[in-house]
Amino acid sequence: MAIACKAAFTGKGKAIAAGREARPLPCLHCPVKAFNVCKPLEYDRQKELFEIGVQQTWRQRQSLFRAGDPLGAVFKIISGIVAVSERLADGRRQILDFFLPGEVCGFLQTDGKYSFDGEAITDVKTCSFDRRRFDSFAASHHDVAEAVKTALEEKLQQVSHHMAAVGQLTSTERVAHFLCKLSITYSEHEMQTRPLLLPMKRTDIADYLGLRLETVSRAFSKLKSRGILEFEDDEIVIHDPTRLAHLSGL
Amino acid sequence: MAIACKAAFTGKGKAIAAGREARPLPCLHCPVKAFNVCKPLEYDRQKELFEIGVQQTWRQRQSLFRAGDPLGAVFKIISGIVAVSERLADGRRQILDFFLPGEVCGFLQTDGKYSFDGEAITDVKTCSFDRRRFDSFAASHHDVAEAVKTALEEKLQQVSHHMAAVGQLTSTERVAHFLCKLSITYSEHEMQTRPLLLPMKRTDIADYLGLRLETVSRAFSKLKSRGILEFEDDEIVIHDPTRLAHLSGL
DNA sequence: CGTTGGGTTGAGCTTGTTCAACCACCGTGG
DNA sequence: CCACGGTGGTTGAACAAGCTCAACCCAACG
Repeated sequence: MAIACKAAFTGKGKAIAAGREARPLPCLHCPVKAFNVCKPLEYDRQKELFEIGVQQTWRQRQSLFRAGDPLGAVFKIISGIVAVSERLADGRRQILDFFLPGEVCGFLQTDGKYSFDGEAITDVKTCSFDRRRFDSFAASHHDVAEAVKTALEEKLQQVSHHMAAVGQLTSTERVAHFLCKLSITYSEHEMQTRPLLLPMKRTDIADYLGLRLETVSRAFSKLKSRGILEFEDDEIVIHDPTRLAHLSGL
Repeated sequence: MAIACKAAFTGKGKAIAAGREARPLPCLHCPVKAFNVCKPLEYDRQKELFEIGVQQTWRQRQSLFRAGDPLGAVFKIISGIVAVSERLADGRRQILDFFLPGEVCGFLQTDGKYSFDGEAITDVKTCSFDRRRFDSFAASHHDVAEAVKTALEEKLQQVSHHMAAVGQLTSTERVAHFLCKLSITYSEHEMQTRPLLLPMKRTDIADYLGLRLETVSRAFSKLKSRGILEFEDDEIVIHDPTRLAHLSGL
């Protein structure tokens, strides 16, 4: 499973069915989640849902949607990671959330336009839904509507917690916090956590944490020098999860 | 109307009906909003809703709910302001949002407990709902469920924008941004904006913006010295809204 | 009239930013 | 095959933004 998940990230490798059937559905390669992280839908309902969407692929750094663009699809991620961000006029960028396989992004709108930017951090596969059809599907299926609502609540909560981190923690605490959270999120998505895959670049992490990439790099070095973690290519081995968690103010 | 709203904040003064009838409903004193900021419910539905709640009053600095407490009511604010915040183990506090009259707070949960702290910034009146009854009311009334969903989306969006501010703006920009947003929010709630009432203390603003109260104070002084704004008791006169907006990165 | 709470301001310090150099890796084209 | 440039990452030195600590002011209140 862990290997399958790494494949889902990089976009390479063969898809593996994780459901109750041999024949995989578009979004069942890796974590089987309904809308976002929570409340998995029944397999059959999930199947119905995918039948109203189309599959799309995106290259790393490609934009799925831009803030201000007239509304298009909502995207359920099959593999890869999408960063949803807000960009200021002068170019400063705040990444609000990383969306993992199984989650849906691109649903927030302000009078008919996308509210935020969505960019592929890795190569990405999506199941893309016409917004109207998605909404009416949700409206006519109570369990889907429920899943959507729960997902919204979860997201609101996640973003809130993240804001506390950005607003209150020091740079090293923020990086530690980021790694802890990432590890937790991975395990919720039934993905490998040891070693921990770090698919995003330093810039992305910095823009997510409200820091400069140099500061993030220094924080990593500091954690490394304290023997808390170690690097292996684009993966991280966390030697001392307890100390890491303690550092992150949790 | 403006005066009525100021009364709604301070908790003093007489309630004024703003609806289609003379006899005011609990939450109709000031801004007539359904769940949060958006999608006002029809008057009759609103009335039904209030009949399943009870009215409560809270003194300034009193806690409505605490993170980790077993779940109790959800609170629709009639008058006053509630700050919802997250507190770290060492006492650091991040205020996530200020809830104004008409909005509902205390709905986010993590396995049966409140997720965040809710504290009365001013004296507060609420219409408090038993969570189960509120949910089942929403479940059986499609318009209410719709309002709840829209409100969740709006909140998610608000918090996201705020995170971009906290993560990317400088101290002065943050304070300017805060004032701009506050002014906009007030006008959405049909409350007076000139002069702008500032019911929260410097500490609260600081904890909201991820700054120290001294830094907030200095930012105010800087804006004042540049002739952009001026103080009058606990109110602010904004002389140059354009420059303020420009400073806030909007 | 002293106390308390909220706000402002100053001086020095800490943290994180800026700017720059440098390295490792990788794919490309001569 | 190697030279080359481009990307992503690390590290250092100087600087600036914001924090800490402290003094001080003012209004409200017992």
